[in-house]
Amino acid sequence: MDARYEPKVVEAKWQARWREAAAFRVAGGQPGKKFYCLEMFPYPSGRIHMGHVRNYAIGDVIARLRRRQGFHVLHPMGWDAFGMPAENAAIERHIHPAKWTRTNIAYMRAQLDQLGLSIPWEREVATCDPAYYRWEQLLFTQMVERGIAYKRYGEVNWCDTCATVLANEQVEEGACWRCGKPVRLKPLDQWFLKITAYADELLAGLDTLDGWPERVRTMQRNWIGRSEGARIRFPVADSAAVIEVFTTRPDTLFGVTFLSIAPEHPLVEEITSAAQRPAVAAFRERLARQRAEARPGDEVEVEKEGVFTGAYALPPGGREQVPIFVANFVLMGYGTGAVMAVPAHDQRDFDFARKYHLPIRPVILPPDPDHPGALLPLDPATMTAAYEEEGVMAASGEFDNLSSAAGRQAVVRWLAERGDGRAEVTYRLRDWGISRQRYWGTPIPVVYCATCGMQTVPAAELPVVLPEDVALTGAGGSPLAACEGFVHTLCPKCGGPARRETDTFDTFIESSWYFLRYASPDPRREATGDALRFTPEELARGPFDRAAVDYWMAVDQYIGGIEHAVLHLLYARFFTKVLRDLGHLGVDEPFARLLTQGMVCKETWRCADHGWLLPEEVTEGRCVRCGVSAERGRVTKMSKSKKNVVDPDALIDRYGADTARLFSLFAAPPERDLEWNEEGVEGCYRFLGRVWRLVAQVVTLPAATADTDGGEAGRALTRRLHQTIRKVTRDCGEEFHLNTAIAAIMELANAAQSYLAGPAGTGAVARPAVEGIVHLLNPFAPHLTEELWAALGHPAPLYATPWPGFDEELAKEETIELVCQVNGKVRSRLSVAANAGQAALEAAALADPMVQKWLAGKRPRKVIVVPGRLVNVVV
RNA sequence: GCCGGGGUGGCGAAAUCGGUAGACGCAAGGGACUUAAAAUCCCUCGGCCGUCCGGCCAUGCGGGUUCGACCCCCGCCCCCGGCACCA
Repeated sequence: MDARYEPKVVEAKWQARWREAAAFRVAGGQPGKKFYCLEMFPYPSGRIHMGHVRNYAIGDVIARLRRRQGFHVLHPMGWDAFGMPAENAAIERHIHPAKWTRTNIAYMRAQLDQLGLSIPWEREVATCDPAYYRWEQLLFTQMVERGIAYKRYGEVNWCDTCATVLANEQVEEGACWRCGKPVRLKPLDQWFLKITAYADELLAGLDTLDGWPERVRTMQRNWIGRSEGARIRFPVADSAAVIEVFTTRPDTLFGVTFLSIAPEHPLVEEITSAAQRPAVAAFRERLARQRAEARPGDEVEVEKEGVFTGAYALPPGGREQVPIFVANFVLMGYGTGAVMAVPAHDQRDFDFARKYHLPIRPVILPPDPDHPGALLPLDPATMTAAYEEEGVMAASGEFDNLSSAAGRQAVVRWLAERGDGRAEVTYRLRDWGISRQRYWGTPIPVVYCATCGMQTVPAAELPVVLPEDVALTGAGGSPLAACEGFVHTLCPKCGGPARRETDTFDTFIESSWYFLRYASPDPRREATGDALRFTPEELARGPFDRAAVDYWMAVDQYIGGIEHAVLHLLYARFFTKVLRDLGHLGVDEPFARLLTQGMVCKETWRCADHGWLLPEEVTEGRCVRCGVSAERGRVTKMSKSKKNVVDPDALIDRYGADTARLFSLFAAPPERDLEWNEEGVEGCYRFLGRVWRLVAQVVTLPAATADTDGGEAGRALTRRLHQTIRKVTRDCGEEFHLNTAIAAIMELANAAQSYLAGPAGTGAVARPAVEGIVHLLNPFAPHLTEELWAALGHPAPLYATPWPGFDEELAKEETIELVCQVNGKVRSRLSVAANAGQAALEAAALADPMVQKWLAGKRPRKVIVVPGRLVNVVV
């Protein structure tokens, strides 16, 4: 073998071998254990970035390990290929989105191959293929039939920059998740998916997802925002109008002293008195103006304000009427857009009541902490804050003395009997708006006929293929609307002239089911033109081969960024449940375990005059252009704008993929942020070189001769080998402590190196140890280890060789270091036999001179013995 | 404000059914090899005191429980992320 480690040569060689051997091809349905390992598929932006490297390195280690542990492993890859950047490239550089996307995919696929990922490429998916989205269109028509997809006119989130609608999940702090520009509301006729129909199941399912990080589950719970309460009717005095409110605290009903309604509430016009009309109109106009001018990130903590409508509401139970206010803090988009105000028990209502001198009426009394069973009085005149906790009802007529919990039920029952209200559950979650006024996406398969109205495109006429010859100007509006040949069509029902829907799907739809397509590839995924029309057999079978999907699903390990905690991960869960209910698959949840990997970060440099600086623009802490000292910025996520990115191509060119993989797994645990630093990469490269030389040395040693155990040093190395196999196998098991697994392999390599440098080093012991290193390192550095495995004389490739086992007996320590404490402080350490009994440990510790010294003749009061660990003598 | 995660050497990090704090790596210092450099190899490396043996301090801060606390409990501070007038 070569004396020097040349990653370029080695990596090219093994990548070619794997390709020729179709090494990672996998069939479904075989007996035995299956493992579906999936990383979130990339958007084909042009080049991979370090975040991809880390994501796919983590997944590849898991896939390679599981494969060698005897699982049938599915570890596929594809492309989230529809989206805006392709369209923007078309507008700016006059490249067709399809061509731009295809070129990017080809380049990025080569990059992923260079990383040595163990991917069965024959299952590759590109969501912009009509063969992919034709099924999506068919599924959509099935959803329309079931009422899961529907069209509705209403206010939707609109991003001017992206010239399209956004779903609620895609608005972050009032700004577009993609471009960061402010989002405004715009009334439009749009398609929605009824995700709210699955709100309870999506919520309950979170409790079953033990393999998910708690924070992702919490984020989804918060997003769904389920709250139980009651809907209560408040008739308006001297009017036919009825204001309905939602409250989670029906037990405070008798403390209502006014109502607050949202400025946009549809009943505002109707109930406002003539005298108050100008004031209400002025208030609403001022608010509308303020909201239009508000920038994202503006302080939302505005003061509570309101205006009296001149109208009064009649609370249930014939109590005196209460005034109705229009208030700035009431949201039209939540509950009913109106709230019953209980200032004694809600801080917002309290603030409002104090400001406008409205009465405060305590109806829930707090328990007295000093006298169990007793209650504390609340005095409206002296209260400084609302009492929002639970307590005991008072001043509530027949409900007095009930606890809050019992009172809630009793009041709701009472309301329901009288027809004044009922129990209700509301959600923060809204239905998913899926229409997008963009070109590069899946056409929504619907036509509009003047005679027959809206029609979904029948299966026999699918797919509706995205036309290629469309002028992309960026002028706004759906580009497809300007494509006459596309728009004009015939009604599938009456055959008369009709117009096609010109919006396309939100691209989050494609990523909501791609993992199912991997599990059951479309046999005609290469087809084009008329060959794409559904055959009767295909329609009978449905989108998937049920056996294949049932075999592989659910994904055993999903890996990706935390940024999709609510977006993609919620949509995919929803889609899975819908497809299950449509009869296409049998699982309830798509992803059994989820690993959210941390970001790849790097230090930044900044010059007062020249802004962000590249590393090479800084020498000795100074900006190379102006010579003025540059400021070391924070360590932040790699981004082009901050000039702190590392290009994977350059990295691989210099160190090789194995080093790139190793460092991105070694520098931090997978779920935590990783700080990139060049010296650390060097360290990993040096380590791989050391392993190379270790093998080079071992292959020159005479083959194992006698059955020697190598004496003391040899047994120690063998012990370390078995301990390391045990540790690496465990660390890479369920929790994926890949960084400590690598550290353990490094320790074994250090031990092997020391052993070989020592006087007694023999091949008989060193060789198995070094082979062990090659074995254990294989998932992390697949190319290097294949080369070394071959050099060690093994003809069969390592990727197909079973993962090594370990011998508990050989892993056992002969002696341990016994820590001797006096009064809890370490005073001595002794080497004792590992199997020594408690009495022997105690005797050894007490006999130790240092222990004797610290005892200073005093009699031990107590001796604590922890077998295998320590003895603590207490005086 | 609420929820989640975190705070350990010069740096990235280890170690949590409570039992040797700092594995592994980086940086730094010293040495070997070399005409020299690179590469490689060896040694030192939390702070303070001490001649070695050793001692004291140290896991964000302050208390507590315990023979013993990075770990458990109580009260705080700071950082990161998510949500945020959700009735």
